[in-house]
Amino acid sequence: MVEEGNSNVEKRMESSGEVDEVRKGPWTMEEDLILINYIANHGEGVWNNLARSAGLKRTGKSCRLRWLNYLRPDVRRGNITPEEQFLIMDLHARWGNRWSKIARQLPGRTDNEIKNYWRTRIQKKGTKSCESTENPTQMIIDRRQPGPGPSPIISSPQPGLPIHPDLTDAYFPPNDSFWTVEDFWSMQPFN
DNA sequence: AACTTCGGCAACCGCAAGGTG
DNA sequence: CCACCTTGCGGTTGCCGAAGT
Repeated sequence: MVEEGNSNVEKRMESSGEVDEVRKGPWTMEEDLILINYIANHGEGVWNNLARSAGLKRTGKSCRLRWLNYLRPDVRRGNITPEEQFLIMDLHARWGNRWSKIARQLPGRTDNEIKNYWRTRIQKKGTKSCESTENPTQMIIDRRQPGPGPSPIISSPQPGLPIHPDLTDAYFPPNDSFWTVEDFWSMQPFN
């Protein structure tokens, strides 16, 4: 994970003797930069070659996943809107766990994010709500009504994206303010 | 303050499908 | 047709911060 101070990751890598082998685990900021720069200059290609050519000690698979789920400029993270949530539930009811198919209907969303969202939010709340209500969707929406506490001020990481301040779990995690992919693209490191 | 438990998410793993020689 | 390689997908794991005790 990028948010992790890279020193910890590197220590882990060193202690496990992975320095000169294929690296696993959280991506460092340096690796992200290398990958972004390389793709910006050469485009996406055969991922194994890309990983080698870019000098990344990662598998092509890992590079692909990192790019698709996190680094792509059009990827949207967090702040799932009620509209998107309804869509996810609707499509899941229709298609089941076809996450990539569902993700294609939600521009900027990745299959991984939708899968995680479903499992951590909808599935759990749906299970809970089954004990008390016939309508899990309504249950979830009801839970999103503003509570008594103060409403934190949030801002969209990308201009133009809808913000729903009343969504209790739509807040950007604190570490998003550490550094973000948006920062990368605003820096345009490959220029 | 210290410890434990829980929730969210990034990343890995294994498998299947598709492409190529 | 077969073997090999790459990509894509879905399931699962492990880490970390937050919340609870």
